[in-house]
Amino acid sequence: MLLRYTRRRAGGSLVKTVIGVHSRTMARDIQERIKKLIIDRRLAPGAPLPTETDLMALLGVSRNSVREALKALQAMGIVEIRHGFGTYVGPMSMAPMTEGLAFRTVAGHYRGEDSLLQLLELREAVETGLIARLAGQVPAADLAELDELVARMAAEAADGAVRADTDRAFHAALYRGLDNRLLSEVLDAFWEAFHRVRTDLAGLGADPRVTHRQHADILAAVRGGDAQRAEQAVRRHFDNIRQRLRSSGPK
Amino acid sequence: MLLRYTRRRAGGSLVKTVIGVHSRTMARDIQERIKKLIIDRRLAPGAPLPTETDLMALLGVSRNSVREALKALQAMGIVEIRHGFGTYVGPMSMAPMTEGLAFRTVAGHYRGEDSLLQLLELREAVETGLIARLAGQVPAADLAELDELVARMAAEAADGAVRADTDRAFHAALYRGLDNRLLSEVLDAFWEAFHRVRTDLAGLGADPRVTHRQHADILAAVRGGDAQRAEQAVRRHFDNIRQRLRSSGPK
DNA sequence: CTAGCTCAGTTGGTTAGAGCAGCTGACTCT
DNA sequence: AGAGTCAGCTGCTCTAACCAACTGAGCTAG
Repeated sequence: MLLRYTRRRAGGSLVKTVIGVHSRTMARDIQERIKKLIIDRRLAPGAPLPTETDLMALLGVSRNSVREALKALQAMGIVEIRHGFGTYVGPMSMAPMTEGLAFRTVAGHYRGEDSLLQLLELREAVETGLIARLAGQVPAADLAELDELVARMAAEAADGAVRADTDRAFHAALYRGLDNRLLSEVLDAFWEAFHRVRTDLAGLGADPRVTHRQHADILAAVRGGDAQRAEQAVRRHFDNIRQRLRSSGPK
Repeated sequence: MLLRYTRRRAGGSLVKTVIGVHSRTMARDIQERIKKLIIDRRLAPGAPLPTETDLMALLGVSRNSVREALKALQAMGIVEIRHGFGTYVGPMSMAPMTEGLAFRTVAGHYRGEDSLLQLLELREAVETGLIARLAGQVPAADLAELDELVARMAAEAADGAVRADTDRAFHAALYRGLDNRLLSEVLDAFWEAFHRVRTDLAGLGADPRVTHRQHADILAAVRGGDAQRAEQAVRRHFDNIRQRLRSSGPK
């Protein structure tokens, strides 16, 4: 693959040059080969991978190259490395996405973008879009769990602040009804990225009683099968968070 | 952080051991420090980072460790490395997520899971959830672009097959109206992951005329401001893809 | 017999130094 | 001026050695 670009000479004239984009780097190749190995051998998450020494022999490259490839795969959650123990197929969770999103948001924030708000609005767009289909469709078991979580919020609100875990569990339990594990993981990743960045940058601080009441509203609407009311309740919830974000403000 | 687990002794009795989960690895530390460097210096995507040699001196670690950290950051899209030129702040796009999702899906598929279907249903859930809010709200400029894309689909359908790019551009232009760059990127990442895995595993093959007509339906409904019809049109579109998936089948 | 310790062996982590490979910018030649 | 050359950056790969974490089996004391 070739790429064309111009550069300025000393005289001031422009010259076109063709440069290779290559990227045909060893570590990159090795990554692909290890991925292929996982697929070809049908290795499940948790299954052991060859040792670094074995991989050197198997792939015919040096230890450094093997390690660089493994580090990259580790960053993607594809492998898991345990010192003194071995290398294993990773959990393939959405954790790396959370990581990437969080960093992107923090970096953007410090450069003056409203990236945190954008992340919140991503969540709002997706969750309000999904809630309507959930109204009246939530399994009884999940409703019971949601009841318990709302009760816990009430108790925690009385103590001063709703725990982050409780909020997270509520959102997780709510969308579990859509019966798509991948979707649940993605939503949870969004939640965690937002939460991490928010506590890092803006400090927390919503009125816990408002938080409790809004979750109770969402649950009631969903249980009642009223799609429109459910959507409004979710939107109000996000409005509340947004307002808190704006007031604690661009710092 | 400590983790407890059991192991079986030769004699058959069980022993509890406490092992450190550590992960207090050098490369991991360095990753954090480089991230911090990007944030502290407010470096924008494309900005140059210190050379490997500079980083060695700056962080007081060996070259290998610096490189392993950079490889990991590269895998997350946080830095971009160009051989013989330098290291730069990466685009922070959703490309790594696409990569991870695609691999996860392929690996799951070969292990007998219906991961590709799950990915499709993730897209379906999110897109059908969003489309209602779009009905009647798409800017005129986007509508014009969508018209052109549908026309192009018609032309391509006559030639035998709708190009993947065209389909992708349609979905991108459609949700652009939600005015959230992050959301657009996420949806595009889902699209690309699905498309990559699908062509790899199942081969393509939808009836191009059906594809064209369904996109035209979606556009018409959105233009007409009919939220319910728009949602149905999107759902039908995904139903079609799902059917094709099932027929080309679990192989 | 059991609980607990020790230690050799395996596996990943880190460092160092050398040489290879790609790109730039200035210099030189025509 | 335009085109080719090359010194000097930058990242890439390899080798070799040693450090650090964990396992499993054997040993010791009770």
